[in-house]
Amino acid sequence: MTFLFDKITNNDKDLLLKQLEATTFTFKRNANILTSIKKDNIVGIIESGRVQIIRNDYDGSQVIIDEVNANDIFGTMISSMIGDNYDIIVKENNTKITIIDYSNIINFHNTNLLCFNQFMKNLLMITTDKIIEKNDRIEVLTQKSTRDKLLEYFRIVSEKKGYKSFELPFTFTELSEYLGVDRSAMSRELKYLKDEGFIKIVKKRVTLLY
Amino acid sequence: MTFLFDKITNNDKDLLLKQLEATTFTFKRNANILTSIKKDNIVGIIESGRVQIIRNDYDGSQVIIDEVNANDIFGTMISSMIGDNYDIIVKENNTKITIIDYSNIINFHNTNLLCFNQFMKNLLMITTDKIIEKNDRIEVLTQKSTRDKLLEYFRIVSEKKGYKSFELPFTFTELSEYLGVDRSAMSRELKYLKDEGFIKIVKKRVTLLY
DNA sequence: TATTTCATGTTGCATTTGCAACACTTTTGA
DNA sequence: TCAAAAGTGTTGCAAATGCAACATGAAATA
Repeated sequence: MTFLFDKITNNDKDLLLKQLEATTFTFKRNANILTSIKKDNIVGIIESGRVQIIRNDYDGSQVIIDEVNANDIFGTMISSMIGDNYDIIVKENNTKITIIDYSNIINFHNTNLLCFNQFMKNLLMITTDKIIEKNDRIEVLTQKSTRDKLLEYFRIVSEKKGYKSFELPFTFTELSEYLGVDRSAMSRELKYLKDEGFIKIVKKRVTLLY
Repeated sequence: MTFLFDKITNNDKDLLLKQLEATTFTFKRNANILTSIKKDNIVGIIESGRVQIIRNDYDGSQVIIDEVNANDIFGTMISSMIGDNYDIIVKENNTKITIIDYSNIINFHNTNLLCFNQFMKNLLMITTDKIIEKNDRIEVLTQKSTRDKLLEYFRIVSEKKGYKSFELPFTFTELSEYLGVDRSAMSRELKYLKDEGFIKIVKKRVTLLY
């Protein structure tokens, strides 16, 4: 995975962050970042901890749009958080986040600071990775049955890890939201898959038996 | 919408394209770009015409991952076309496409060509727009019923256009693929929506009546 | 540590959905 | 211009799914 400051010295990083007017905040679990920060178009760098991008549906239900861990970034512009039906929720205590105003990046104009070029390349690569993740999810979501959604998701995770056995990065409730299916229906389908000998599940560890 | 060469003079554009070793091709309808171009990680700029990014499923079915029109770009890296189950299909005759090797962008190192900075900003903004599109689709796909998928999709298009009435950018067959539902089931649901007075459809023009 | 909140597994039931098959229309390309 | 290919609308039916409700287990927090 690309880190935003790959191939940039600490010195250059500090200079760049200063010029981009970046500020670092520390949040508690369950904090809502967007209500704390009064800017509408930001890039956030998770120094430590974890956050989730949540969309609030009309009917009150919630969908996890994205999950972001330490060293990864999130951005209002890369999660289409137009309007105010989105929340960025901190999932762990002492989550440290550095926040940059997106327009400061787009309007940046110091031709002396050569590392900006590298910064932009890194940002592009990270954004590209996000798209790949989203395409993966679309691939899963376009499967017609819950069974196929599960198997397609397992296939992608398994391929990424390189093993037939892997830990789910979600709770099962979150997994059902990721797949866009009813949790209890998913639970039922998982049981069928186990009974039919396709998979084995122990806690959050899934093993593909085919 | 951002164009890749916004705020870049024609002169600079030509210089940049030359340094990035870009080449322009003309394709016929139904041409498969990836089998014509022998590179695995590219950025394509549609000068004129239209292409579709298609994923071929195991069972032989096809899913439209992305649709790209003139002045827009596509990239193997922004569509997660790993492996060979993806195709980029030209949809119109005389589609002109300029192709840049992605690694030439990432490894670009001419500090004299200042417009590269602007190029990167534009590329970032376009990539960002792609993410927004994908999030929109995820928003639609995570709706549980076909009805809700349709209504959510119509809502997004209508909001984007600013009118309750709009032309579908798809055939109905393609729309069903975009929504990840069976075409005939979608057709049935559309009939119900019409019968219940929620929408009106004439050819490809949809009008929301609420 | 206690208690409250959240996650999980299960099941019955009504409804929705995918699938297959068919006729018909429109578009495409030779 | 005309035949072939692709898109559309419809319907019956079996199977899948969402929903509600509940019991139980695990985790968070005061």
